[in-house]
Amino acid sequence: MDQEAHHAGEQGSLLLQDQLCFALYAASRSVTTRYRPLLQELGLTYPQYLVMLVLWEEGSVSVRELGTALQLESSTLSPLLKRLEAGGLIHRERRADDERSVAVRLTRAGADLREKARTVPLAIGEAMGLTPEQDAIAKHLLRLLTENVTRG
Amino acid sequence: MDQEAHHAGEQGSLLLQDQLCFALYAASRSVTTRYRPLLQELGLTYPQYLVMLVLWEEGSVSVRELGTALQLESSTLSPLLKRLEAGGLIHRERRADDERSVAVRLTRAGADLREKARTVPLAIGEAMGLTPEQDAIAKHLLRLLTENVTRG
DNA sequence: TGCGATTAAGTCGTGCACAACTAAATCGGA
DNA sequence: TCCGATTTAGTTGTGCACGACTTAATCGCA
Repeated sequence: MDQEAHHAGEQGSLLLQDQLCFALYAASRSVTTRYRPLLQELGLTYPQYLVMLVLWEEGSVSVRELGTALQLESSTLSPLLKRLEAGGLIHRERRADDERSVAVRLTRAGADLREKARTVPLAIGEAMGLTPEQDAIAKHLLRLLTENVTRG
Repeated sequence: MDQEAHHAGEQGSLLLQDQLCFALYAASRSVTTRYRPLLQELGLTYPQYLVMLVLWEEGSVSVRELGTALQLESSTLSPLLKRLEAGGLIHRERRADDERSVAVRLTRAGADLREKARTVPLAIGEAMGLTPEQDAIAKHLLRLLTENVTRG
């Protein structure tokens, strides 16, 4: 299919272009780069946008729940949330019933931002240029891969 | 197929779990996390490993060529290469015929590391747990997506 | 009921990743 | 041949991402 026929040794190949991991890494960065100008208009970075997606969906969640949903450590989320709070989009407070937990909730400005974000997923979907079938297959395989890699 | 049937609005959905971009982002991080302990034995990070793959394949390349192959900016590569050089795996020198370019080449230690790295791709491939067919489909879709997103 | 184990959030240090910029070398047309 | 435009690396500043660690609160069982 491609230029050469080294299919035989592809499994253990050290060639960059044979590596699924590199295709994955390059694709992920290309997508966040594509998001950047769109999200800049909302004053968000890509990981901040993901946090906002969870909050728009769930309303109020703990840092721990955010970490579970996004598969991110608290050491990544804490500074990120601090920046969102400084930007006036979220509010944080210790939970009364369990003071180890911190509840994260949207401010009015954070909730309002949802409307401006509505067009983003379609714009990105269009830029990715996959058919609905390809999109579904890709999601399926990526989730399967993540599941396997994380468990192993 | 999954729990709920919001397939109708999936294209423009703001739900985290509908987003291909999130599946991609999570998968990419899960893979590099899986690589970490393996590469730690070689004294490499994941992006450093990718640079070494190119050098093992090509022998000697300019910073620019590395950037093209890995789709990374010189502002990412320069500090990374400085660390690889400090670790004794590569050497850098200005090209005589074009002093704007810097040639990156392996040291003996860097070339020798290739043998220790041989088992890595298979171990990762196994952890990803995709069939050869699934692996090929995933690579195809990710390259297509990257192509589309980068061009657009 | 008290105290060791667990859990939650956060800090710190290292290393990407990229935009914006700088400096130096090379190119190419008037 | 000369000088403005382009090319190439590299620096700086910001923001992830994660491991290792700290602190404080809660849990659970002897």
